[in-house]
Amino acid sequence: MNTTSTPKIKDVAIAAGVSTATVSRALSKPETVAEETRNAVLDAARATGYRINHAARNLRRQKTGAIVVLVPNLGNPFFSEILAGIESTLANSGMGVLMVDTQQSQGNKHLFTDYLHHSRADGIISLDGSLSNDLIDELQSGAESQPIVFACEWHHSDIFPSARVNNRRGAALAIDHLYQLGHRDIGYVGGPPGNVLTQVRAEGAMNALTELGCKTYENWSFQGDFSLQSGAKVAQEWLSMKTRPTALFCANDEMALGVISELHANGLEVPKHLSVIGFDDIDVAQYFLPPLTTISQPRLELGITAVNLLLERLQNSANADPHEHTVLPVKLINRKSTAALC
Amino acid sequence: MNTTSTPKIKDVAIAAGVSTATVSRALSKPETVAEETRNAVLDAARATGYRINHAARNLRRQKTGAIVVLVPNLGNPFFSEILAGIESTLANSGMGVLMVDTQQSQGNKHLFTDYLHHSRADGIISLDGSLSNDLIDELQSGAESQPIVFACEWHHSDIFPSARVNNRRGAALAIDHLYQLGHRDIGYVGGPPGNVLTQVRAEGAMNALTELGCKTYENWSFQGDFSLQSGAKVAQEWLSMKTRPTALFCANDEMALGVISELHANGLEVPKHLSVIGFDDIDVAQYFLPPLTTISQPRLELGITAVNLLLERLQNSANADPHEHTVLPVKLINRKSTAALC
DNA sequence: ATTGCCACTGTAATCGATTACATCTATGGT
DNA sequence: ACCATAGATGTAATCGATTACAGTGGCAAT
Repeated sequence: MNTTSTPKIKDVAIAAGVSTATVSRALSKPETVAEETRNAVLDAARATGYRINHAARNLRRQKTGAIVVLVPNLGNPFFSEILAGIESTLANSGMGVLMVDTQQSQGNKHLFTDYLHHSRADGIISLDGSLSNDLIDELQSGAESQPIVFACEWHHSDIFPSARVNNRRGAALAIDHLYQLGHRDIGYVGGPPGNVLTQVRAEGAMNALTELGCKTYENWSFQGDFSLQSGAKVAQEWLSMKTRPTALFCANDEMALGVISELHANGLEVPKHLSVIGFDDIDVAQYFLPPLTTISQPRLELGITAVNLLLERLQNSANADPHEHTVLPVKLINRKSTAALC
Repeated sequence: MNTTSTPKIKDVAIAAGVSTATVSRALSKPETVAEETRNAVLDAARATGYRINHAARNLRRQKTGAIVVLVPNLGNPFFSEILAGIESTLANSGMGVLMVDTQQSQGNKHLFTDYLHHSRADGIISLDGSLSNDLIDELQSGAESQPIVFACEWHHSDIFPSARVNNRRGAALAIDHLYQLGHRDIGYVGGPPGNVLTQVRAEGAMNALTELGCKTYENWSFQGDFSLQSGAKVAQEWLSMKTRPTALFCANDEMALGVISELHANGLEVPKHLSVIGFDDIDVAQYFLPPLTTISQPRLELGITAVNLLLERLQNSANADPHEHTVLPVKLINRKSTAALC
């Protein structure tokens, strides 16, 4: 035994009086070695303080035991909770989670694609639906091809498995809720125009509106970027309009909070002067003043489901449905930021 | 060239008409090969679509090109922004970020220590000061020893380098602010009792209070857990007291928001009936109603600094000061949740 | 011409674990 | 008694890149 460096499999083999092959087997396929031998190996491993060298194992096994998670914006609390679901599930199966903030990395394209390459990770979970087509092509094409699943968002082409929520239904729920309260003039606040969620939630909202016979005006569709700040900007726009919607459906909670905050700063109150409903049900929503009415989605489950989809696909790469979408339910949380029109 | 599998360094060597050694050198130490050769190799690498195999490199070089970040709670927006700073800095130096949620993992001790072991990562950044002593011992002791730096929080023993903020000063700033507004009866809301930040901010606050000649009562020191919910619980306690403080200094923003929210739900207003000041300046603080007065700390910089401390220590493991602490400044952000006593 | 040095490139050992294949032993069937 | 078979273990090739060491050729100094 060598005290200056970490023990290797050979040291364990010597200590246990067996070959390295046996040690390896005892450790990773216990059922294939005799019980007596197995115990001797296990004892020796404990005694020497042996820890596996992942680089060596990975090289030999041709896999990494880690997956990368693409996050559009790490600072956003919405994502970090999905991340928590992903991390805990993956940790349970002994896998590592490599994080990449796609906003930061887009500039550094070279490094970025490097991450996604085989030898860094066995697969990808993307919370970002706006990956460039180049990148998607690369991930699909022959040698570079990698298992990838989306969570929450999904790629425009929608050719990859994903865990998501019924966004159209969520939007319809929101609109219905406002309609029931008597609102007929309802605006929509979206995120970046390219974003799938912006689009799908807009569609859901517009469908519901036309079904209910409400008019929709082009300039009642506001454009934000999912940030608090952009919500505040939307509020400014709203304030400067002559004919205004009496209610606003925001594509996420943060923008909704931004709207409410800015309105308040200008002497108006929610829901008295404007009803506001959000989407996501982030933690702070229920503690905000007024508590935010919103559409909740099960963030933890989204993360967990995405991991399971990916693991499934890693195990039997052959017979996995390539277009599997798991759609989780959505729920209206009725709080105090919406009220009957008077 | 083999179309069915990813190209290896040998394929590039053949394509460029040189040896694998030269390819390796051209790629990782360009200055050591002749320009002509280098270009040939680079072209060949491009042509074959070569990507390095990290497992092989890691095995040979005996390092992993990744570091692990220990996060107490991924769901907490405060941490995720520090994480963003860490990720972007590390990505720039081509390193990967392995994330571990310590709350989830503590149960699974075995997996947990496995992560921290050499062959998974070259070093550790911990945002969690409450690592068990066992673990700390293990990380310090001979063969297992790993470079580790703390960010924000730090270990009780304080024997590792860290990037942090002047918490005592932050607390004093908060207390001074309340004092200036006329408050003499000031309470403190801390996080979990074992947490360093809870303790140091309490000390800072208590020192400031006694210096200013304010009385401190045991039961004016409330115990939360940094969550919104715990803030709401503290508000309940406050409501049920006969003699109450007129102002509350909360050890983080979320608890402050929880307090304000719960008070409001009970018909009381901040700052009219109680002044509340927080700590951290999370994004939502300035949009809350009322906008939260708080002590801001530079989260992104904390992350960046921690990475730099770690990288420094990875490069010259010998002559690095083992107890280096970088202390960043803190700032009072005066908004609307505190007001003069009337 | 000889020597020494420098710049460059190639050969082959190496990192540590896994696993295909070979070997050996014991067991049961005939 | 003999063979087939299964179970247990050992031997050695293997994963792919890096790098110590050993050339090789060219040029300048002597």
